Amino acid sequence: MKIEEKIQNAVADALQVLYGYDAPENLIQLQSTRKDFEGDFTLVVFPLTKISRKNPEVIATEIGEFLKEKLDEVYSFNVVKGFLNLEVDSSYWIGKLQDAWTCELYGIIEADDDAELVMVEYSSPNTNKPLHLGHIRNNLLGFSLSEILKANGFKVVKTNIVNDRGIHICKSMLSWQKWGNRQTPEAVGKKGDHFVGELYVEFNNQYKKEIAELMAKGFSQKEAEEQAPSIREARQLLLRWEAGDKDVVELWQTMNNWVYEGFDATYKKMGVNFDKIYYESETYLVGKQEVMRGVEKGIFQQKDDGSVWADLTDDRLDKKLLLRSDGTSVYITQDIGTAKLRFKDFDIDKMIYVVGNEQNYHFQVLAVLLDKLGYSWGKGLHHFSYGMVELPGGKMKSREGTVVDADDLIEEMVQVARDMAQELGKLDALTPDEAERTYEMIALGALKYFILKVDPKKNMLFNPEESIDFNGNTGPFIQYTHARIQSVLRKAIEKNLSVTDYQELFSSEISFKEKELLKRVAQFPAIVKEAGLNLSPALIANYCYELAKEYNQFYHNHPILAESDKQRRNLRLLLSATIGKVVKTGMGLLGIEVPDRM
RNA sequence: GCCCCGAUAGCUCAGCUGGAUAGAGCAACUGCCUUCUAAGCAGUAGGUCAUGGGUUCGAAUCCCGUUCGGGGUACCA
Repeated sequence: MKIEEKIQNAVADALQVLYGYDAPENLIQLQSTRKDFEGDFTLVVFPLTKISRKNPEVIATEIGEFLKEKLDEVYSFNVVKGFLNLEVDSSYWIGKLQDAWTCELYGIIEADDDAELVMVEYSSPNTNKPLHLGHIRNNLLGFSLSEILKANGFKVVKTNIVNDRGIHICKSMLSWQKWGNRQTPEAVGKKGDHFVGELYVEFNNQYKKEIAELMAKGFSQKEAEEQAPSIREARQLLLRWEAGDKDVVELWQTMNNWVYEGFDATYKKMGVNFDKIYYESETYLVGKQEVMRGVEKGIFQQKDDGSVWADLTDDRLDKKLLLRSDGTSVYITQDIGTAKLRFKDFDIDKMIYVVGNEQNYHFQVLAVLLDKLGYSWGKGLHHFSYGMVELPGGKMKSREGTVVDADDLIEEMVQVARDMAQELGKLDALTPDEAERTYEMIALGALKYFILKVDPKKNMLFNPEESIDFNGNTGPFIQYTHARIQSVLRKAIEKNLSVTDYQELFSSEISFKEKELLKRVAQFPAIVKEAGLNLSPALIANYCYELAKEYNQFYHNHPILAESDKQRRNLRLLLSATIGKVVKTGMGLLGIEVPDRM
């Protein structure tokens, strides 16, 4: 039984014995003691004043005496105002350290055969432009979330839905035909996704020009947007694509493959991956069928012009279009089809969509629609709604060229890491390949930590000038701490020091900071659990930072290898090794690697 | 208009289901490398937790109003 539960039970006994009162659980408020007070756990006694009719100090003292008497672990107590601070014997915490060190996968629960299966959808790019900072947040959150769920004993299937068809793709295709000189990415030496992205931008430039020309001739803006030749041609392409025109489909495949090659390179660099990829081109027809089935069942309505609608006003939502009057599908049609396929392919217990909060309404609607279509899992889908990444100038807009490109950003950060490491001269002993590998690790550590440490639900600001930092509350700070620990451990091995007898450690004298660290290590499994329940990588990130920070404080004024007292030295070694392990595991849950030297 | 979300130090962010004197980092200033990695450590300064009320023994946290900001409300995705 966990010590917290033990204390709680004992407090319940105390209330029974001392005041003859059966306390409901929520009246016993046990929390960990704030740093500025003596103790490990604190019982808030204010709520108990009503039942005993004594003043808080008296109650606290009486309960304190009771607990000290009854629980071996409770070593002493003190009372400050209405707070009963309990001090737990340090051997208890040292035992926890031993558990953490000897446990193969500390803090991790592995999935067993009847573990629930969670599918996590993330990334979900369009194939007409390269990935940008917004996708980075999405990818990092999706990947980390998956790791955290796995660590909580779930089976996880990571999935991606690629929006590979539609008018936007046709725009790029048309652009390639008309203004792209029929080049290839290889020929011009560009990454495929960037190559196609530029074609898309070119389309928009031409389109804008045409609109301006038409408006100069007296068309209204709306008419001009409708009538511009290039948009009409793009629509033609879409019709031909849907009709299965061989040339169009071939071009579409070729261009998408260019993009996929580019995406794969970016995914690889970011260290994210998928177990199963769905393509909209393979799911949208299923969606259409489902919608038509809904019409037959009478849950959706088809208007005279052929368009299909769902009336969701009873669910406090609006009327929603499901199929256009020309019979083509919209965004949500595709999501219906994809959902159906997924549940056919996998035995999904829980579906999580990692998609920005601008689509909150969309997912509310999707849940209701799936439910109406008769899928029991529809209402249970979870939209993991994360905030936007803003730039100092405001929101990123692809059309206005204010996006931060994913590849560029990563490359820039690697360069900063490289410059810094070379200036510090720390990696000179490594081979060029190893050094380069480390620069990347640090750069990505900085980027990933920067993004994952903030509460996913909130919008966040990324300032390219200032956000690239490697000092303070950053990924590299934590990575550095790990490298530092490994350095100590390497030296310990050189000196032939190792911890074999755990028993002798239990009587070690420990400092305040050491105890803080022991408690912090003992906390890790609970943090992983909480991160899983709250779906929050930020909790892991903040924990890792606190742990690293406290280790550095410890490191600064506690000799480890040079400690003359053998017991103390061994305890510090074990503490260091364990913290190194926890940091590595924790950062691993964020998808961040930690180097052994930096 | 209607619906959702947010506001904590100059800046970026923590602050768990209400608990003790609201915390970090960056930026500014000051110390610490002959000692296990200074991408570090220690210190100074910086706050009317947007604002007005309410609930409570106790509110940054819960409820209501106001102001400001963001998003949604498409035959775009």
